[in-house]
Amino acid sequence: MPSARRPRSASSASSKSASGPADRPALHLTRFLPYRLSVLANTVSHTLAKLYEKRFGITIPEWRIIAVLGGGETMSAGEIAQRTAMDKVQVSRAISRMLESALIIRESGDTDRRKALLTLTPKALAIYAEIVPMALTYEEEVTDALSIDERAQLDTLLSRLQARADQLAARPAPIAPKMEAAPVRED
Amino acid sequence: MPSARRPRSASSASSKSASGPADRPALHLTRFLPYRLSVLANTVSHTLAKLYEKRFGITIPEWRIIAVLGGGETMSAGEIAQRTAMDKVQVSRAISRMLESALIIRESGDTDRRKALLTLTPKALAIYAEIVPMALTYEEEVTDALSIDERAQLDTLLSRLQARADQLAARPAPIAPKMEAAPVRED
DNA sequence: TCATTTTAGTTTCGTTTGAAACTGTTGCAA
DNA sequence: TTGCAACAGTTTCAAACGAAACTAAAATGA
Repeated sequence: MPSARRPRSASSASSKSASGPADRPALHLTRFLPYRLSVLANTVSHTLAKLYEKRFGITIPEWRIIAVLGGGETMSAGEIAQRTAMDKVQVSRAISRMLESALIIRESGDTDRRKALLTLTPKALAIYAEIVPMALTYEEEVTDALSIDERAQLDTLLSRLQARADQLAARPAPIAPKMEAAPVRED
Repeated sequence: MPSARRPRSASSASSKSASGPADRPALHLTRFLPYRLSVLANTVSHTLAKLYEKRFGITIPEWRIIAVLGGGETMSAGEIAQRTAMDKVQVSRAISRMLESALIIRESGDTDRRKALLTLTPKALAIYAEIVPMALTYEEEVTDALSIDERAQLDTLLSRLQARADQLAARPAPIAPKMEAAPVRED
C-alpha cells in the first residue's frame, strides 16, 4: 500500500504550449512531504501549546526556553537560540517577557559584557516541574499510535530527514538567479 | 542504535544538594517529538518557500492554493481551506492577494451566492507548471536521505501520527482548571 | 410568511513575526 | 593606541497571524 507512487514524469513538462494536460506533472498536497510535516507539526504544537498556555500563561518560545534551562543551568541568549532552534530576535523577545513575569534572571557576564547570563527563577522551575510531565504525557499519547518498533523507526527517520534538510538549507541559493523566461511577472 | 531511549529521570548529577532532584523528570528538547517535528517542518518549509518566493513572489498560503487548484478545477474558499488545512481567514487573505496579482478569478456562484467560485488564471497555471517540478525535486532531495523501505515507513508513520494528533486535538480541553492567579507557587 | 439559525466569507484588532538596522562590546591588527 | 571588523542582543517596521466580531446569503421552522 505504501507503494502508491506519484506520477513523476516531470521531465518533459517544460512546454509552454500547455495543451496536453496529460504529461503535466501533478502534485497532491496531501502526499507532499513538506505539507504533511507542516500540518502534523502544527497540529501537535498547537495542541500541546494549548495545554500549557492556559495553565501557565506562557508561549511556545517561553516554554522552549524553560525547557532548555529547566535543569537549572545558566546560559547566554545566543546559546539558548542555538539549543531551541529559534532565532535571536525571538529569544530576545521571549526573554524580555520572561523578565517581566519574573521567570528568568539576567546577569551581566563578567568577562564578556555582551553576553548576559540567564537563569530560571524558582517560579519558572516550578512551572518546569509541572509542565514536563504534561508534555511527556502528551508525547506518549501521540506515539501510542505507533508500535515500539515504529517509534524507533520514527526516531531514525526524523534524524535523517533533519540532517538532510539542514544540508539542503545550507546550500547557497541557486547561483544563477535564472530570470530567463520570467513568464510570470507583471507588476 | 535507533532505540535510544530517553532517560526518564534527570541526570542525577545535580550540583545542587537542594531537595531531591533525583526523580525530577527531565525533558531534552532535541528528543522531544513536538519540537523535532516543528524544527524539521520549519526547515523544510522555509527552504522550499525560498525557492519559489524569490522566483514567483508568492507566499506559502498562495502556493498551497495554487497547488490545490493547479489541475484547473474550480472550488469555493471553504473547500480550499479544507484541502490546504488552512483556516478560512488565511485563505480569504491569500485569495485577495491573488486577486490583486491576477492569479485567481472569483465568480459568484449561481445557486448559492455565498459561495464564490475560484479558478486559477493562466498566469497562475504557468506558475504551477514551473513550481511543481521544483517542489518535487526538492522533496526528492530530502527523501533521498532515506531508503525505499524507509520512505514507505515514513508514509505510514506520518499518517498514523497525524490521525492520532487529530484525535487528540479534537478532544475537549481538560475541564478547565483555569486558575486565574498563582497557579504556581513561588516557593 | 417572517423570524431564527446556520453557513460562507470578510474585516477588525491586537499580537507575533522576521529582516534589517541599530547599540554596545570585544577582538584584532596596523 | 587607534581603527575596524565581528559579535551579542535589541529595536524598529511592515507584513502576517488568530480570534472574534461582522456582513450577507441560505436554510430552517413556526
